Parts: sequence; structure tokens; C-alpha cells
Amino acid sequence: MSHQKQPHETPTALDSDDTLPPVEQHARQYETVRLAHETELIEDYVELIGDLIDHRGEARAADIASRMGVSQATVSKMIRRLNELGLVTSQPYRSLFLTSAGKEMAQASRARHEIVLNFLRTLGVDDTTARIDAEGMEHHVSDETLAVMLAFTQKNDTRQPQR
Amino acid sequence: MSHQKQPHETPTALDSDDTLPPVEQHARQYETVRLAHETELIEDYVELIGDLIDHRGEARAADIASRMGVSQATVSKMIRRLNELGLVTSQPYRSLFLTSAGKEMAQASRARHEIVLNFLRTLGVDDTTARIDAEGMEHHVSDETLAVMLAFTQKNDTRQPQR
DNA sequence: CAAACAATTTAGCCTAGGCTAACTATTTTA
DNA sequence: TAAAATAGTTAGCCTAGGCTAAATTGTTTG
Repeated sequence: MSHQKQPHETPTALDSDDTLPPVEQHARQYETVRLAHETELIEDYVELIGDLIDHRGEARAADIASRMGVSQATVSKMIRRLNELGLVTSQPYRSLFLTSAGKEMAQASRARHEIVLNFLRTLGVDDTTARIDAEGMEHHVSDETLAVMLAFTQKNDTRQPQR
Repeated sequence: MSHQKQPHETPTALDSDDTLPPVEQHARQYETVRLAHETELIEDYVELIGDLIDHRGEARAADIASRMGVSQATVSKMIRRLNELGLVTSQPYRSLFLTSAGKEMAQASRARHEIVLNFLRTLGVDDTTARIDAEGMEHHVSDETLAVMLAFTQKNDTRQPQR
């Protein structure tokens, strides 16, 4: 019953809302999302560790756990991973340090985060919502889009200047 | 070495770029992201199945697999899950149908997807990039932000009218 | 300075979502 | 219509990221 492969794959991707993208492109999109997924959590942890160090002087497992909303066991396990990835150094039972790779990642991650957050605020999204959305969106925004967001924010930010 | 709990938690979350959010709020943000994660893939599959049905007349496991960029075994397993969740019906070796719950999810998902995609295009992001970013961002955009994006697109879309 | 408390780690469990390989069912075609 | 090709399923493996409970280490305090 209609199992023939229709020669139907026409990539008129300009108006698009009526056509599926070509298979390979479609697959690549999902692949990108899957990939982003893998780094996402890592980046969140590293970013948080960086923030804790900057704001509190140190990053302790217990603080990470409570801020992540996760058990300490989970954090402990994750720290092992971050270690293996060369992003943090740690001695047992002591607080953490970022390696230079870790610092770089934290910094990049934070920069992206800020851009997205400020973009959303500039758009007029409520602060609390903006924070939540930024946290989720941040990892899925390409450099190109990020640049557009930054430019938009600079052009349109009418919020009272910081401070 | 400075392990005392400093009474340091001052939620001056307005200028924010200098302060961590209060613990509970911070945890809630990450929790939201984790939650989104769980539904994300499900929604992507359901949306894709809906699209395949609409554009091709049927959703077959092989097509889902190639578009998702994933093995057929993975799709097979996922279909079992979607079944358990009441989102699709399927007989073995036959193509799929969405339940009404599935249709609803597909429709909502597609609507969100479109809004985000058109928003990015309106912002001036290149089509290919916009598609990739939309795929990832779509699940992390709250209804509030979605509304803002829609309004923005309607006000600013200068692309040549469809068709 | 020992006991109590707090923080960290480890062990072991669970689920989700990938994979390959082997098998079964269906459809196409020679 | 039987053989070949295609499609779908199952079994079994792996990794990531959660969890709780129990063990260990560090810190504080009576």
C-alpha cells in the first residue's frame, strides 16, 4: 500500500514551511542538537564553577550540588568527568580549580550566556523568564546568531544603564 | 582554610551580572533545563512523524531513522516509548499513526518551531543557521518569550511575502 | 583532644538513548 | 512464485547522568 519511494525530495527550502528539508541536511540538524547536548551539561558545570570561584572565592561540591539542584554524589561523579576532560583539578575532599582549558570554557560560556540573557531582556522578556530561557538556549545558539543578538542588543537596549 | 559559611547570599538580582542568583532560583533554572531535556527528544520525534505524515502520507521507521541520523534499531526502540506514552499507535512492520495526544504535541511543537525559525530569519540570521539553531532552541523557549518573538516577527518581517 | 557534625566519596542501582549484529517479515522483481 | 532486496525488530552492549545508602575524611566544639 503505497510503499514505493516517491521521487518527491524537492529542496525548495526558501519558503520551507511547506517542505521538508533534504534528508542529509535534516539529519545534520538533529546531529548538531545531539552534539550540543553532550557538551551542554559540562559547560553548565564549568560555568557554575567559574562563577562560584569568582563570586565566593572557591567552588565546593556542596555549593555546586545545591545550585545545580542535584545530589552531592552526582556532583562528585561529574567532577571526576571534568577532571578526565582536563577542565578542573582537584584533590580529594578539597575544593576545585579550573585548568586553563576550564577557565576558557567558563569564560566563553559566560560570555554566550550574557549575550543571550541581555538580548532577551532587551526584547522585553521578564527577568526571571529571561534567566531560565537563557540557561536553556545558550548552548543552541550558533556564533552567527550570537553576533546578531549582540548587535541587536547594542542597538536597542533601552534599559537603564547598569549601576 | 576559609570553609565557614559566609552569610553572603544577597539577591541583588537586578544588575545581576555581578551576583549569583539565590540558590533556590538558580537550582530551579537548571531543573527547568533538565526537565526540558527529557521531553525534547520525544517532541522532536513526534514533530518529525507529524511532518512525515503530512508531507509524505506516512511515517516509516526507515525515514525517521535517516532524517534523525540515527539507526533503525534506535527508532524502533523509540517508537516503543512513544507508544507507551500514548503518542503513537503502531502495528509491527507497519507505518505509524499519531494519537490525538500525539497530534496535539506535533502541532504545538511545529508551531513553536515555526515561530522561533521565523524570528531568527527576521533578525537576519542565515536560513541554514536559523534552521539548526531553531531546532535546538525551540524546546527552551518559554511561552512568554515565544509571544515576544511572534510579536517581533510580525512587526519586523521584511522578507518577501511567502510565494 | 575526642566526639559530633559536615562534607566528600564510593558502591550499586536505574533510565534514556545511542550502537551493532542477528533475525524476521514484507515487498519487489526476475 | 521464489529469490533478492528492503524494512522492521530483538538482543545485548555501552555511556551519561540521575539517585540512595554507606563509608570515609575533615572541621568544629564541648
